Amino acid sequence: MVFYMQFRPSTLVILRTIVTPMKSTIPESEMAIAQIADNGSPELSLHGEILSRLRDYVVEGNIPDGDRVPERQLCELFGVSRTPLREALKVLAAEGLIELLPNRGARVRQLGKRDLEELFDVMGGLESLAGRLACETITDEEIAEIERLHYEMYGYYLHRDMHNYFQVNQRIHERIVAVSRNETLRTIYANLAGRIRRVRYSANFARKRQRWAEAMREHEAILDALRRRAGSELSDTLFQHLRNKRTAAVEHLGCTPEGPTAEAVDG
Amino acid sequence: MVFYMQFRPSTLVILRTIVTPMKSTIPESEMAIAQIADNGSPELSLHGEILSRLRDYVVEGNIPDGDRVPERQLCELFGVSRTPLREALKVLAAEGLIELLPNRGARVRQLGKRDLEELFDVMGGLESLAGRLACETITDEEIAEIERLHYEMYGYYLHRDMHNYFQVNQRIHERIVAVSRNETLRTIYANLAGRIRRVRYSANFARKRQRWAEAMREHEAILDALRRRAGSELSDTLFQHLRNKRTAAVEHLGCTPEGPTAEAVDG
DNA sequence: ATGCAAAAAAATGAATGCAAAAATATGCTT
DNA sequence: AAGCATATTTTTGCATTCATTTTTTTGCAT
Repeated sequence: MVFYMQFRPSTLVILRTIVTPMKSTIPESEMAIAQIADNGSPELSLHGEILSRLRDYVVEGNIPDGDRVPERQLCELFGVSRTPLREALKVLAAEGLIELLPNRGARVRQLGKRDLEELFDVMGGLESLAGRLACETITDEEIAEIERLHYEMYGYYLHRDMHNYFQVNQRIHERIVAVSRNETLRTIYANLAGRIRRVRYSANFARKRQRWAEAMREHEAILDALRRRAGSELSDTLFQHLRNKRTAAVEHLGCTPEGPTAEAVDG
Repeated sequence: MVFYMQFRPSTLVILRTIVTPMKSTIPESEMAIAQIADNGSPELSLHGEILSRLRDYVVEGNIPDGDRVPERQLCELFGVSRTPLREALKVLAAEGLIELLPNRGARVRQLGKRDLEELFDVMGGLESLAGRLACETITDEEIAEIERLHYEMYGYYLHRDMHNYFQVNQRIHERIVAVSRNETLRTIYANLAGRIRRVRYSANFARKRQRWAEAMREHEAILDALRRRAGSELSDTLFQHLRNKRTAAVEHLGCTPEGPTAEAVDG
């Protein structure tokens, strides 16, 4: 007996991995699968796929803050049954991206003022740690690379190119975390960064000229401490830098006040 | 209308929560649920229940390091079907307590030398952050409480009472994290603490007399900086303290070398 | 015996099914 | 018509089922 016609998802997984290299003969009825295959990483389990995709989906803001997560719809969108999707929901809840309501599914976690303050502070603590660790082992080449990024960013600052400034700024912070040579730290940092990605971005755009100049000076100090491999000084400087970012972000949030408390109270 | 006799699992959840009113540790991911459910019925989901119990089960070392997690056995042990248990497994994998092997279930994650170093450093970074934040808002009463714990611990040190010393020591560190008034930090800290709980404990028992005295002096310095609310100084001191703990722990691990690399290679 | 291949058994991953709970719609009473 | 209670639909949580993969056992040849 042959079941080739029975296009169960698990069968498709195999097809996918075989087909992926050529990437051209994917059946038209499996669009969802095609999307998955597109994502270059060779994810093995459907659970991992869905987790990754759902996380992106939420982080990118496809579901409004505080809204319920439409389980069934997402199943259709991703072309999977509820089981792997629900597994992903539990993980995202553990990550703090969504909340689970008893017998009421999940909803996108709404970040209030306090949540943001806490997140920025923890990010600050982690970058602070990263800087300290980086000073222990960073090579001249790595410092040179961060210097290059720094001056590239300075160029964008001079040209008032906010978008590219933001991009390079992010890369500098990521590099510092990377050269700390601590994978555990990197994972946790990436997780938190995901949670505040949207806010961070918009907060940056709302930056006042004043704050921008200040941030540049702070980055000078960061680079300086890094060059001298002054661990605790860099630690302090990075934390203060993030503290100031926090202030800017929370101020910006003040314009569009979205507090989770309002919803929590009515229940 | 009353359906008490209909013992479906979901009904049992309620009964169970009534029977076990004092949960030792509310899992961080369930905080929101606990809060929400608090107004009215304190009903936890089966998922949360199993997650919490399975986490404890693994942390307490009921499964040898690197061993496969026996899915079916655990289902019988906890009296649930595979669905909620598997959901818990995914979450624990995300927390880093276990690893998922494609088509081969899960196994308890084995912490090698490098993993421990990284974990201790991140713990150090988080405590360092906690100390810094604590200095911003800590009250005299809170300092007094930590002082009390400190002198209690000192007493155990003088009596060479390792067990109680360890307990109070833990509580001091937890208090510092608590008074940082950052729930996000507290959650992440608790998560990491869980991962290294066993190692940390045994490492502490293996402590050399020399290291013990050193640790006491470090704690003096910590308390001193806290009294003066010297944020960055406390930050440095706490990190160095954890760095020294790391050294002690890794040295101890050297006696019983259990590296995950050995297993990873054979596959 | 020892090593390998095939078959049986067990375990895994994911879909489906089903009862309880929530959300929504409908029908009553005032 | 407004308010409330009941019926219907939808959603949710978990158990069960099923195809696939891995592991173990069995049989066979060397």
